[in-house]
Amino acid sequence: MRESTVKDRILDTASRLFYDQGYHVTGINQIIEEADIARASLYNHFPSKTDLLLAYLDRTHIEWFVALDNYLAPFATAREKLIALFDFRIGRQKRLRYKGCHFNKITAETSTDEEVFKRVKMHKERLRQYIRALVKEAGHRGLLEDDVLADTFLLLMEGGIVLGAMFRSSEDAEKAKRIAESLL
Amino acid sequence: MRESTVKDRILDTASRLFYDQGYHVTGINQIIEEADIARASLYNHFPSKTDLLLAYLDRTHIEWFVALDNYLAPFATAREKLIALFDFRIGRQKRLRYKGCHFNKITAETSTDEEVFKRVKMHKERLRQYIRALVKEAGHRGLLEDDVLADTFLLLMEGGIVLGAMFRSSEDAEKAKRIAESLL
DNA sequence: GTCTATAAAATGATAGAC
DNA sequence: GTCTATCATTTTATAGAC
Repeated sequence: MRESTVKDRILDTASRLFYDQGYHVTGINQIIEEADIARASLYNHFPSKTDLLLAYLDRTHIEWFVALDNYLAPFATAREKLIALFDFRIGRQKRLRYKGCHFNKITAETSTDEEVFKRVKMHKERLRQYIRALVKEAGHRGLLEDDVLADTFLLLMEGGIVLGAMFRSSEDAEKAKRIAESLL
Repeated sequence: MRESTVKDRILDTASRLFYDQGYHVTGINQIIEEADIARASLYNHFPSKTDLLLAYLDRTHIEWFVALDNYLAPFATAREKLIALFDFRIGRQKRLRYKGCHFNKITAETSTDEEVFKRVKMHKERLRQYIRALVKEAGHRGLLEDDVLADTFLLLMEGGIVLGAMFRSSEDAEKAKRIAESLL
């Protein structure tokens, strides 16, 4: 535990700044200053700023689904879990001050790095499958086919988060939730 | 016409780079080089890089709705226009190589500038009202209330575009269109 | 492994000639 | 209004002492 605290402090600080301010606008200088570590310590643990970015994305992906599993655990049925998934994202949206999805943010900032894209796709594809499994298990009014309904939920959800970032409000995500309920 | 070509070339080049690469990653140096103008000419027309960004957003907003009006003009009914609105965005998405919404991109890169936020909100709010007016005029199956249906369309649309940027595909926007059709 | 000091390049912006 | 030359900072990254 003790010996890894420097590396952790670097990644914690970088993650916070990458998300709050943006990746390109965050300089190595600010990271080492706020993490209170030496310049060369950063490069000892992370060969380049890009490596630090990839580590941030990897950890965010893992933590995201762990947090989701924990959040959904108390709910008994797949139907309840599906609605709770909207609440999960609305809660995060508020806590993170409407800055939106980590993976959307980095996509919007990055044009060429395939390693970044790979991680973004993996994250969203896993969410898509997660929703599909829940819809399949839930059963519903049959208004739409299973996979179409799952896609609808994903579209509504992502739309709600991205509009939330632009309006700095959860209104659209709350609407998305209500619409999802009415389709289930 | 002639005397404004320098200013136009600056804004054209900056717009292209801001969108393709990102705002913060695009330097003044690259803009003046690719626009083939002198450093001080840029600062003569635009007092700062931020002013150039705001000019880019203002022009994009105007051009966006002009292009939309032109695209929808041939369609007779509000119902057709609503579906065509999805096609409009899908067409742009493909032409712009799946880089997503200009206003989402700058939101994801900007954390503090209120002048930027103001323009983003204005753009999306106008789209929201645009859709509402069409839904009101279209009439529909009554599955959802008018404004709820309009919000659903906006959510589906934005979800489709943002997923399109992350997967570099129009699949999700196409799905959004089909779902919208089934709700109309 | 962590540190200080420094390098080489790029950043946004300005001065002053024409 | 456009130009060249230059400014002070800041950028990512490395060298070498401890």
